[in-house]
Amino acid sequence: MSSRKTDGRTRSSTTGRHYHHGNLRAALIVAATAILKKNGVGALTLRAVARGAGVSQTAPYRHFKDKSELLAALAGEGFAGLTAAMLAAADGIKDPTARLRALGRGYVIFAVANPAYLRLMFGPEIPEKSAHPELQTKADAAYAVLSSATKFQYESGSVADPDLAAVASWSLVHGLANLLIDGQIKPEALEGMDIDSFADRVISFLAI
Amino acid sequence: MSSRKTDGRTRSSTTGRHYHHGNLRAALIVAATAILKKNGVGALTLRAVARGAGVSQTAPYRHFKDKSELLAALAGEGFAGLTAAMLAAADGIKDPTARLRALGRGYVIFAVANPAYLRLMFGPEIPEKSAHPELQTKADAAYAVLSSATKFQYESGSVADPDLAAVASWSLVHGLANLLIDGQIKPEALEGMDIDSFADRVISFLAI
DNA sequence: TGTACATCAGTGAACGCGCGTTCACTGATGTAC
DNA sequence: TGTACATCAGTGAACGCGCGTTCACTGATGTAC
Repeated sequence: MSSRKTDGRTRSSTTGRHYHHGNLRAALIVAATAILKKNGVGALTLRAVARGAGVSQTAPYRHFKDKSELLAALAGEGFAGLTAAMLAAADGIKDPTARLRALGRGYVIFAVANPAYLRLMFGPEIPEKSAHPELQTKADAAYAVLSSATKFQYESGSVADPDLAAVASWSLVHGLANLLIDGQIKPEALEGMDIDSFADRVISFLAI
Repeated sequence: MSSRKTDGRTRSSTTGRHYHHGNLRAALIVAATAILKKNGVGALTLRAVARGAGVSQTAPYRHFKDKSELLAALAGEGFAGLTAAMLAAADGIKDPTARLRALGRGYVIFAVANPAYLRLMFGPEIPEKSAHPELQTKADAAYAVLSSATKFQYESGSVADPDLAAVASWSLVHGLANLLIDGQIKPEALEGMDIDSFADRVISFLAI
């Protein structure tokens, strides 16, 4: 709890401080994540986040200009998590097409585990990603995971148009993910499979 | 404007009456659609709908039990529109695979023309479709358009598992539609194509 | 080391707002006799 | 045909609520001398 003056100067403006709370910014993100998971994006109010962090409702304004800035930070976390989930699912898989399929599986798994995150990341709550450079960067990074995989396919000769392949793959897994989290795919369609296996079947059916 | 007593008895409880307004229920749906198109699902409040129909804010309660019932009716209109758009795009196309692709094109075209509708139809505003039987019926009807097309493919021997084909096709067009309306697909990716052509390219790339 | 001062993360009260919904009502329309 | 009555779609005021945000403030922490 002592002053950490030594590294204070080298930290970016987005990292926490240690005056009163310790690191309220991070605590607010944690609280917001909990609300998002538990009650969905509709319950995500600045006041509820402050409450969740055990702090007055005006405290968040020390760390976020307004609500949209907090939402953007949160969505950024979401894209980072999506990227991580894809990479984890494809870990060690070298064959280009098998890798792309594994990334897709990771995409669906993340979505099903974090439905409210997906809605926030892609929904209308954040009308313009470009207004939040860090968010845009993280979103681009997630897409780059997919598009670099189709580029591998292209280089190995298994695909003619890597950009088109990336958009098509993304559409497929994004659609499957959304239909699952919106409850559109009837449970019996899964025929007892877990999400992982079901996603694999759907992806394998269409993927080249 | 005179009393239309003659057909009054044969109309279902969901059709309008003719006492004061003429047909306020229909007018409310129209007003709600306008708000949805113009300002999105977040602006869709019961009071705004009443305002749009030029009626007091309590008048809608004569026609809808509560807000969720109006949303369900509206989403039902959306699914009917989606069904119509798919059928229109595939009109006259007999070859099973060509037909499925055309249906998919229709799906994407509807979504891009009615983004807020799609969000309402699939979003969290209506947590349980099954709580609104008419809505469920219309949603099922839209899906049946796709699944009957893959059944045709199956019968013509071009596909081995029609149910899986339906889910996969749905995922593909649903994902593409959502990415487009959420602004995730960069304009330059379209390479000057209109939505119709672009959707066709993406669908053709993956569809069997 | 001690003291005066500056900084700034948090507080608590208050603002104006729009929401969904309830309530008692009004008055036009429909109907029985 | 005329009249008394029943029905019911719409009104207008009001409710309690939670929201994002502003404001003047407090008090802990950091810093210059």
